[in-house]
Amino acid sequence: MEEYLKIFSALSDQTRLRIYMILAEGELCVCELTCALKMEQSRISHSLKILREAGLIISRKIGKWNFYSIPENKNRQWLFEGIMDNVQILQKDKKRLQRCKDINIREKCNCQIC
Amino acid sequence: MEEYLKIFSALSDQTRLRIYMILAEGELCVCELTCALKMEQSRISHSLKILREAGLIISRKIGKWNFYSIPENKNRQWLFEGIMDNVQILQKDKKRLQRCKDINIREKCNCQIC
DNA sequence: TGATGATATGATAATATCATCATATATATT
DNA sequence: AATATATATGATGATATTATCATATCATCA
Repeated sequence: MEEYLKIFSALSDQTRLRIYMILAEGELCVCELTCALKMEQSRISHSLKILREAGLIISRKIGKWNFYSIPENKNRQWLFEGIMDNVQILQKDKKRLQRCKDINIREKCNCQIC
Repeated sequence: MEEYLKIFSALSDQTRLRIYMILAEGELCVCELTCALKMEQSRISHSLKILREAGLIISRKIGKWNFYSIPENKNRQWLFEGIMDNVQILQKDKKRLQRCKDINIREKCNCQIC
């Protein structure tokens, strides 16, 4: 039961639900998340930890970056059905993410668009 | 977004998740829930309110009983896949519920098996 | 090796949540 | 009308959560 409580608990916070939903777009590093969601880095990191402990996301380290993603086999499709398309703030996150990618923020993390 | 946060938040508590899962067995009144889950009545009532406000359950009043159930059109099947069968405490709740039904607790709510 | 960049973690105050107790409401029964 | 039954609600203390600030870690690069 603890497993499911952790999943629901992890998703019951706006910060973490936004992170989870934006990760549905694909693997991202912390600086991209920080930029896309326009939030403090430590807030993102703390939230990522809780999502990871709930088993909702996984991470891998490459060089100085930590990349986070939703594991293939646990991509709970039902979570995304309907949610993403109907929530305005998620659309905004998505647009900011596109800008992050456009300027290749991954290579120069101290971007000015954040 | 608030809608989804409320849903996840409502299910992130053991008491409420147990109530929601046992309601998957069918419509129940408060005294049956109190008995099946072996909990204080006010705790059940408070929890039911939160589940209802999240839109996860509905209620209808018949005589002095309030019956709660999961609305047909919102029976989120994904929530039940896997959860019920794997969680021991839910199995226990289910068994107690069966006993409640056996003694027809609905008709004489001050039962002694609780 | 010292500096910088990317991320994680610890501490803390403000706020939210939970279980319980006491009480209220609303219906049924006598 | 008084009582009993079924359920809901308000108040409260204990505990948990959240955002933020400060600092630590770890890899890269000059």
